[in-house]
Amino acid sequence: MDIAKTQKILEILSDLNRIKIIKELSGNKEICACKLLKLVDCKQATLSHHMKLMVNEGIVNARKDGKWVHYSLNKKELRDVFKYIVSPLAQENK
Amino acid sequence: MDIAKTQKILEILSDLNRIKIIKELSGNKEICACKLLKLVDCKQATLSHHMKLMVNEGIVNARKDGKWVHYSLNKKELRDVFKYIVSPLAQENK
DNA sequence: GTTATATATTGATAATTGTCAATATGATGG
DNA sequence: CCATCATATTGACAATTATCAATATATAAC
Repeated sequence: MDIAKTQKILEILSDLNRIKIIKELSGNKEICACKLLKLVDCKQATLSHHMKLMVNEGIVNARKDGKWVHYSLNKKELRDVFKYIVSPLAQENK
Repeated sequence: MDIAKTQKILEILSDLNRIKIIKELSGNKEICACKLLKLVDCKQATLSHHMKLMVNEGIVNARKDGKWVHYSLNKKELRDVFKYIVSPLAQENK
């Protein structure tokens, strides 16, 4: 995990709708786009855009199943980013 | 830590120069603006702008000392954000 | 084939943001 | 006071981005 990759991922995480999606996907289950659409405050075209960004960056996986697309989290990728930032924040000044 | 606060902080962390600064400040020492300026790829006015954003959001502390301003990290605030995102990412699909 | 449904793409727009030059503020030392 | 140095503020601009309406694609059901 380098700083450039970290920056791109944090940029993706800096949007309210995308944070909602990430948190929903944290539950270990796959969720299809139509369900995410109900969670989020935007139109279908916008959701599709958000999902594409996240998939392209590798933090979300997409599995197509007929008409549906099921999304899941790439937890490793997310944990790696956070380690990159947080690990040096060891003990000390709580 | 709520989702709105998380979003604001992640937005601040989504910039390359600000990430560099955060990582530099991770070393537990205070660093003054003039040293940070050498680290970062921008002009003085821009650095000042970045620092203000981070101080206002509460992830960086500023201590004025004569002409200088010494910055330090608010580690707790940062850890809290990351917990908010990462904690639900427990075990499972590594 | 036709229709309905799920998702993606395109093109446009409004809002946001990082950046800088110029200037201001404020502190220090002569 | 005056000059110098460190940092902040202001105003402007270019680039990016979230958003949507409209349309396209693809799959399934009939």
